Amino acid sequence: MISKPTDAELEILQVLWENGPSSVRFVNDLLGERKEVGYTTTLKLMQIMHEKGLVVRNTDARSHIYEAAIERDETQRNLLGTFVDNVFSGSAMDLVMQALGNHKASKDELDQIKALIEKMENEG
Amino acid sequence: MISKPTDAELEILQVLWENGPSSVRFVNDLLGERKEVGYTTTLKLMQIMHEKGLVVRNTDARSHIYEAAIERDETQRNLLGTFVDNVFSGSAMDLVMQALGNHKASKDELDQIKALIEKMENEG
DNA sequence: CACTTTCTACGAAAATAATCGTAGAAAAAT
DNA sequence: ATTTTTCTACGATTATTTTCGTAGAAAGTG
Repeated sequence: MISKPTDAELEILQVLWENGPSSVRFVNDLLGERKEVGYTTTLKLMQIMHEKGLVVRNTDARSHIYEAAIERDETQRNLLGTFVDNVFSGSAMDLVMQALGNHKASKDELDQIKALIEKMENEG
Repeated sequence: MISKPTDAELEILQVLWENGPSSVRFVNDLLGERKEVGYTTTLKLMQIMHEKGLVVRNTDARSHIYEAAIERDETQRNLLGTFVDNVFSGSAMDLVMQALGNHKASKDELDQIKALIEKMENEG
């Protein structure tokens, strides 16, 4: 069983998911745009993630290339599950209502949701 | 500014939100139904939460009575915000779609959501 | 009145997460 | 060829969160 990524690990995973296989340098530069992070901090984190099996890496070149080893969707689903449990006492609907009510959604977004709801109604 | 509750603190807050003002004993008993927790562990946590301002307490009786000092809705909203940022790169709609798609919703729940969407469409 | 249980307070330890410094090898630059 | 930059590895430190042990006061019990 693969352990859940921590917050810092998640930031790195986001970069890998969005940019594909990347070097530590590349990841660190991207993170650095939003906040100060030491290079070795990022390196260490990515090494730990490798030990945990959260990423795989290619060590052929001197600069190792890391790649996410877990899927974005599935990870989001897992984290969402425990989040709903912790914060919304397990009620996914409470969360949806809160997220919707909280958010200024565009017409397109609302249409998307309506389409999904209709699909669910027809199936279920 | 009141700090964000940690996971363990959140578990305690859930109890307080759902049951109203409670003693440490009561909270600990409830938590104990789901997992082993030492009494002094819960006590210490609640004392810390008091220092942080997450709860208020009445110390008239020997057994102190604790009460949530932050609102459930607002807390959920705050936590949801950072969660969306961390896990869904800030896209609340991605989260909603994921949560909806993931969950077997009843007709009532779907109706509720549709009503909310229509309300949003009319207002926005 | 002894004896046991139930509290709080407090400090410290254990567990987890995040940050960083240094060393040494490899590559690049001058 | 020497110097500078760029990398990995590794250990140590710091910060945060969680857990627990002990002491002593208060309340309950026989």
